[in-house]
Amino acid sequence: MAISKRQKEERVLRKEKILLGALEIFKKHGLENATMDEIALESGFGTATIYYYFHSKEEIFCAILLEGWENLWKNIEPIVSIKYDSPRKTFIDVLLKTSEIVRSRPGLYEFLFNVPKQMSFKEEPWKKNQERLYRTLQSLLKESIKLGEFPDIDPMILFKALGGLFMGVVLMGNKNKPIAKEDIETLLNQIISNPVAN
Amino acid sequence: MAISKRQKEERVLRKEKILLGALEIFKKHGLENATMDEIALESGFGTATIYYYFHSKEEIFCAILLEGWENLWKNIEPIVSIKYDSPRKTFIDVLLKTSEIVRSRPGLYEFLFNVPKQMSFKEEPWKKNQERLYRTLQSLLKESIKLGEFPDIDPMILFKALGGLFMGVVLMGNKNKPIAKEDIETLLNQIISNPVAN
DNA sequence: TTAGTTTTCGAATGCTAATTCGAATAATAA
DNA sequence: TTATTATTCGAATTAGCATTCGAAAACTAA
Repeated sequence: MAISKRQKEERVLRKEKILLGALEIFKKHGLENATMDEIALESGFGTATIYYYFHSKEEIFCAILLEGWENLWKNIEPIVSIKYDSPRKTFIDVLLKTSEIVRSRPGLYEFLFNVPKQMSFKEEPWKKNQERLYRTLQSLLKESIKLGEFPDIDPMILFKALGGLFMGVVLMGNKNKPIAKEDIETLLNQIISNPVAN
Repeated sequence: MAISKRQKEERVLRKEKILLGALEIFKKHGLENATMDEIALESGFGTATIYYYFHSKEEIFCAILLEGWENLWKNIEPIVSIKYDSPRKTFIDVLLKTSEIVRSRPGLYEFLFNVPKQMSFKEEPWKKNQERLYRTLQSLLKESIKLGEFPDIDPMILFKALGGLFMGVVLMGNKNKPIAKEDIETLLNQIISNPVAN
């Protein structure tokens, strides 16, 4: 017979539980050094059971990335679609929203943003959302510069720079005290949101 | 008999050749996915020969890191030891010098700066130089802030932010056109070297 | 030339961990 | 209850690779 609704839901729940456990292990050991045994133990299933829900370790990894980028984009999209008068304002709003999302899921985005480039598998679907976000930010930046709201630097360079800046601010090591929202706003305001008048 | 000078030199040369080949492979595949066979092939030796010169893959990896950080510190040290009137100037000089070094060894520092934290082995000697550099920058920053040369933000946060900024600017993907020194200076000047007067 | 030493490397060896097997066990529907 | 299907998992199986072996080649010094 067809699988009942409850069954379907439970399956989803179990998959999520596995993903959660896997994230812990991946954060601790990275993709290569995380073992399926560890993931199984952490998430409370037998090793083989993991394979009942996912085809491979890589699939688990990609599922985590996909969910994360999707969630991020889902939250950013509405901000972008509203047309403000100033692309700079939109840009800043996106960054602030992003930092909010990042802080709402401690550990996840530190991980996402640091996935090394080499391991990028072929054309995984999670890249779609990542690229969408990047493209959006880049075009906002480009417009902003055109309007003189940001210093007139090659947009790509500025993009990288601000990206780096943002990472630095938001993704502090877990060691130190968590950053308050105000810290981020202060920094953004002081350093990037005010066009430098030389 | 004792080993001749030439022999010693050749050994050093061969080790360097291996390190060079290994870096290529590490850049392409990362530590875990790089195989000794690949490294051997790339550097032009037989697999077992690699072990004549190094004890393990990890040792090769660490040797690359060590050399890189040593080289960087060797170049930075003199700048730091000169006492300028302004710590901010010193700070900027250090960044500029660093970007020069980085660009002088394409590929190496992109790699060094992105070595994931997890894989940090116990207390490897390369960390000494890394920490030395970080500590130096941090204290320069602290002094600068005290003098009002940088916005008054928690120095640690500002440090992370500037670190991220720097990475973003200097370590562009190899895809795009290389950044000219002027680009970096422009950016540094516009964004970080002028204290924001609100 | 020769005895010793250094260097080289292809072919084992052995270990680790991903993945698969096959047999339970639980849940569902009739 | 019983047949069917869904789920679970410990125990193989297997593949990939780091590392070691052991023998050869090249070099050195006498």
